[in-house]
Order: sequence, then structure tokens, then C-alpha cells
Amino acid sequence: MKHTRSRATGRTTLAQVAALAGVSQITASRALRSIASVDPQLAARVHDAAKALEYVPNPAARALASARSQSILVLIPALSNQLFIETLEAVQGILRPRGFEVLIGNYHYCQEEEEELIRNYLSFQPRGILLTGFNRSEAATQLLAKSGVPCVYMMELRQEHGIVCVGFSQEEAGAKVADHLLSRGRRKLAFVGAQLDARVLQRRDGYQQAIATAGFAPALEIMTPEPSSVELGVDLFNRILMEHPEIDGIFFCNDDLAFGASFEALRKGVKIPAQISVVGFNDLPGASQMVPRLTSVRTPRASIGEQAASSLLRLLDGTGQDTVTVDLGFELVVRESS
Amino acid sequence: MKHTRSRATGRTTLAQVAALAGVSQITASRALRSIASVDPQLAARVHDAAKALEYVPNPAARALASARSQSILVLIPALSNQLFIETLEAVQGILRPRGFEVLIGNYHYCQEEEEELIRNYLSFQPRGILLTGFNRSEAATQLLAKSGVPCVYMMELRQEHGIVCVGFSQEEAGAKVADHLLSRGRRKLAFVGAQLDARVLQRRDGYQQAIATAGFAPALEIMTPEPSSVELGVDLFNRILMEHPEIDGIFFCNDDLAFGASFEALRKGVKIPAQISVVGFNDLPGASQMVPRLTSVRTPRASIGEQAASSLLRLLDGTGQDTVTVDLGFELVVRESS
DNA sequence: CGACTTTGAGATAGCGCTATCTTAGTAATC
DNA sequence: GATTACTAAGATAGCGCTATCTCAAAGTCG
Repeated sequence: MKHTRSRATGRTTLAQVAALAGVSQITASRALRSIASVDPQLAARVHDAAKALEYVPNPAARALASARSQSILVLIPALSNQLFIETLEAVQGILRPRGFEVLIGNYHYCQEEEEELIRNYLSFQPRGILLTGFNRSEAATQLLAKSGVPCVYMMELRQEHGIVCVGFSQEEAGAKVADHLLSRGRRKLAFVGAQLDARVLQRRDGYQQAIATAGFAPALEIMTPEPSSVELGVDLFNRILMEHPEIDGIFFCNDDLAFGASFEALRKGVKIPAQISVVGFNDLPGASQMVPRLTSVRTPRASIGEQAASSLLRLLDGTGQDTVTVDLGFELVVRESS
Repeated sequence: MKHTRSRATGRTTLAQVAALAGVSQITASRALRSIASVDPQLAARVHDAAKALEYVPNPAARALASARSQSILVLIPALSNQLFIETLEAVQGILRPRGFEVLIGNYHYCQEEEEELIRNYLSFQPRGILLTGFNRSEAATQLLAKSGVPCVYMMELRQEHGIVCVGFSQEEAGAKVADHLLSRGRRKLAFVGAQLDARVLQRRDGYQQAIATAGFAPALEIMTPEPSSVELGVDLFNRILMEHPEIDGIFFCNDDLAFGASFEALRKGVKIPAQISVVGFNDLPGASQMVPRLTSVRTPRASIGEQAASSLLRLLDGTGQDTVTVDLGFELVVRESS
């Protein structure tokens, strides 16, 4: 007897659907993929058969035969930051309904890990990749280029041939905060950055530039590679109070830090904004309820996810340009803390 | 000429590795999968060849040929809750290094969506599934059972044949909070629950039971299906102040809500805990820095993710029992707010 | 020492789909 | 009306791996 593997997966195959519909397997395949050259009547028969048999295509077989998957990789630097979660949700909201599988790669703000993730996930032949910013290892960049997989960059902007990106100007946002603090009469400004990713540095640059343009000079800059957190905000705020009592305005590059500072200020009896103005970044949920309500920069992270995913989709179906820069802007939300 | 599909994927195949190593393809396959019956010397040759050619296996081909993938599905009710993010990170920390691909399914606390996700992801033939709690649609349960894919349940406990679960007793946690508030002399207790998922209800049950056991009765219960948030905490706290001024202790089923209440209390000049004791749940980052520092129940969400993933792995390689209940406990962290 | 396990490596045959190539059948062109 | 040009549906041949089956070589034993 001819040998046949018995798998008993119990799953319906395309062949069964085709048989029931009375067409060849390839026609069934074409019908289910809505390929034009199939007679509408035949297509309808195939769809009915598929429904009747509860047919579910096998993604592995499809990927193997067509050398392309239906998955899209999203690389983000952290899940622990609410910011990226909102972006991710928006991305999924666009991609999943369109039948794409969203693979999430969290590289913990680590270039080596990002490179490793790219290497790994590239073996899944993703249809496209959504990346956060432009700062990555040379090897990672090479891998991406060599793979030929369409990429869309999120969060930062860069006008360069072949780059599709969706974000806002981190520099301008930083500048806006500096201008705001200066407009409040603050002159001894401190910049507090944690995590030190590329975006924080860009905000810092814009902020410094704005201060310089206004004819002043930054008074203090604290940059720490530690991840941003409420606790860290408490510590850094205390450090500023102790070591730099002259500071009258602080730009925390992340709301978490500003939250911690606000708590500590309440505890220490330091008046915000009377004594020190505080500005955060991202306008995370809760910022508006802080005591005092926190001035922050509202970033369009959900829209970024949405638009980036849509741009990628357009790139995939060929209706998009391969060089686009979508600037979604930001909004300085002025509240009590400044 | 014989027709051959030109794909130009440029990717090395197992056949090339086998050729370079001078063995048959199947032997190369076995060697790379570390299957015992391969001569160590041959295996070494194969590994060298694979490294030299930068061979990366094709997951689709592997999945198709073996009728099993290397992916594991994790279903969580929300990404927006920091709680689940920590669980997720822990799960990935265990699974990814072992070569598994972690598929994340977020069902937004919606049974229909969970069912849909299960239906969809099951077509990827995941090796295993990590689920949150036991509360799901009948259809979803059926799908899971029919699929035969090994499952591990997180967060809740249920001693039942064939169930592997890792979590803690939500009831006991609720009871512990009630006892604590009573021990502080609080007698007019309010329970505030949002989202109304199964776990919140379990905490509520334990809490009520404990109050009854102590010979008292709950004074107020606010349950809203809205998602938990700082803003909601503000609103509900205000509602309690206005409509139930007699309340002297509140158990917020989520820290978010307690955060909002704390802010509003500061703003309104309501003294916590002098006038009202406040207890949160989950001990999210920030709870310890709140003003006043928030009493909360620290839940072992990271350990739950870790242990659940490990249990699933054991189930997969056959070294685990199919009925296990791992109770990781919880800890009431008493701080200033009570 | 010959019949009988064990073992390890290779040969073969698909997994369930889709890319190509063919081939009838139909329409268009002169 | 015969030649050319399309079209739509089917036949064929894999995609890159692994499950099984085969078979020769190497033990094992009474």
C-alpha cells in the first residue's frame, strides 16, 4: 500500500472545498483570494462550500507556497511605557481587521536585542515592518535593507529618499517646552532625561536651541540611562532641590518623572508652580489629574500607529509612495504645574 | 526545460546545509533539531555548515511539514493595564529564549473578541495557549477543547481535573483588604469596581464574605463596566463624597481608581486616611509614591507569567502533570493611605 | 556462529497551498 | 472565415521541511 502520513488534524483543506464546489483546487484558491479572473458564479459556489465546511486556510502552507506571510512586525522599544501601548493598539486596530497578524517585538531599548529580533523575525518573512525611530545598529539597518521588506518608521521624522515615516518633530516639541517655560519667566531651567533614547536627545536639542535663541542658557541637565519611572522622578527631583536650589523650571522628558516630582513636591512642601514650574512629556493618562495638574506635551501616538499602519498597507498594495513624511504634530497642554 | 519556480529568496535551505556537510537532508534536519539518533560528529559537521551558510530555518515549511508551529498564544484582556504588561513580559522572557514565538491576543475585556481571536489564532496551530482566567464564552471553551492545544490559565485558581493554572486567590485578597479596613476601625466600607471582569467580582465576593464574617455589612458598592482609569477614580470618589459622606473606607479594585481618588482628596482637602481610608489593588508602580502613599495588594503578576509559561513548556515536553494549581499568593502592602 | 534485535542514515513522500504553464473556448482583427 | 489575441479554468510542480519506511551495519545471544 502506498504510504501516506496520517495526521488526523481534522481540519478541512482547500481540496475538500474545491471538491464540494465542483471546481479545481487552484480555482478554489483563486476564488477565496478574490482574484479577478474567476467567474463570479464559480466564486460564489466556492465561498459557499468554504462556509459549509468551515474552511480555515492554513497560514503555514500559504506562506510556504507563496513565499510571503500575512504577518507584520512591529518593533517597539518598550511595552512598559503606556505611550507605545497606545501606538500598538492603534496599529493592531488597522492591521488585524485587514487579515494581518501583528507580531510584536519589544527590544527593551536595547540595540542588540532589536537586531536579534529583526534577525529572528525576518525568518518569518513578514510582509512589512513598523519601526520606532531611526536609531539602530548598522547591522540591523543592513538586515532590513537586504531583506527588501517594506518598512515604515514611527515617532520621528526624516525626509530622505525611500523613507516612509510618521511622527512629529521631537526637536520642535522640546523647543516649545523651553519657550513656554521662558514665557513664564523661568530662567534657571533644568532638563531631566531618562532612558536616553534618540527621541529624548532630540527633544533636548530642540529645547537647548530654543533657550539659546532666546538669549539664555540652560542651567542644568540631568541625563540618566535608567528607565523612566515615578520613583526615579522622586529621586531626581530631590537631587535638584538639594544640589541646585536655584532651579525654577524643570522639563521632564517623560510624564512618569514629572509625576514623581509632583508627589515629592507635595511631600516637601515645595510649591509648584510658584517655586518651580514643571513640564512633562507625552501627556499620559493621569497627567491631567495630578496635583497640581501637569503641563505636558500631548503626543499623537495613537494616530501615529494608525497612519503608520495605513502607510505600510499602501506600500504593500502598491498604492503608496515610497518616500513620505507625515508630520502629525503635537500639542503643549498647559495646566497648573507651569 | 523542466519548469521550476524562481523565487530568488536568497535564503539558504536545509538542502544546501546538508550538501555542504556531506549528509542527507533528513540527517541535517535531525542534527539541527538535536535529535538523539545522529552521530555527534555528523551533527557537528551539520552545525558548522549551518553556521557557515547562516542558515535560518523556514518556520512556515517546518510548521507545514510537522503540523505544528513554534508559536504560543497569550490571551490577555487588556494591554492598557500595566498589570498584564508585566505578565506578558515575563511570559516572553521565558518563551522567546526557548525558541518560541509569542503571539499576543488582546481581547479588550470582550468575550466575543476573545472567541474571535481564539478562532483565528487556532488556525496557526499554536503549540500552546496561555489564557487569563476562566471566564469565557461557551463557544470559546469548546474551540479550545476541540483543538486539543495545551492550555494554562493565569491569574485565577481552579482545582479541577485537567486544569493547569497559576495565580492567586482573588477572594482571599478581597477578604484581606476587608479585614484590614475593619482592623483600622473602619465600619462604613465602600467597594468600587470597574471593568467588572471576573476577577473583580471574585475580590468583591471575598471582601463581602469577610465583612459578613466579622459581623458587619458593606455600606456601599459601586460597580461600573467602564474601564478603570485615574479619571474614573476621580469621578467615583466625588460621587462617594457627595452621595455617601458617611463612608470611611474605600476598597478600589484597581490602583488607577485609587490614584484618582487620592488626587481628588488632596484637591478637596479630604484627609486620607484620617477621614477616609483608601486601599487599592495590584500595587502598580507609583502606588508607593502617591500622596499619601497608597496601601495596596501586591499581586505576583510577573511570577504568574513566568510560572505559567514554564508550566506550559512542561506540558509540551511531557514532563508536566495535566492538573496543577500553583498559588503564588499576594501581599497586602500597608502604607499611609489606610 | 547463524538467527535476531538494535541503530543510524538515507530514500521517499508528502504537509496544504500557490506560481506557472497549458489548453480549451471565446472574442477581435483584417 | 482563418489567424491572432485574450480569457478563464485546470494540470503540474513545487515551496522547504519532517514523518515514515527501508536497509545495511553492528551488536547480542544461546
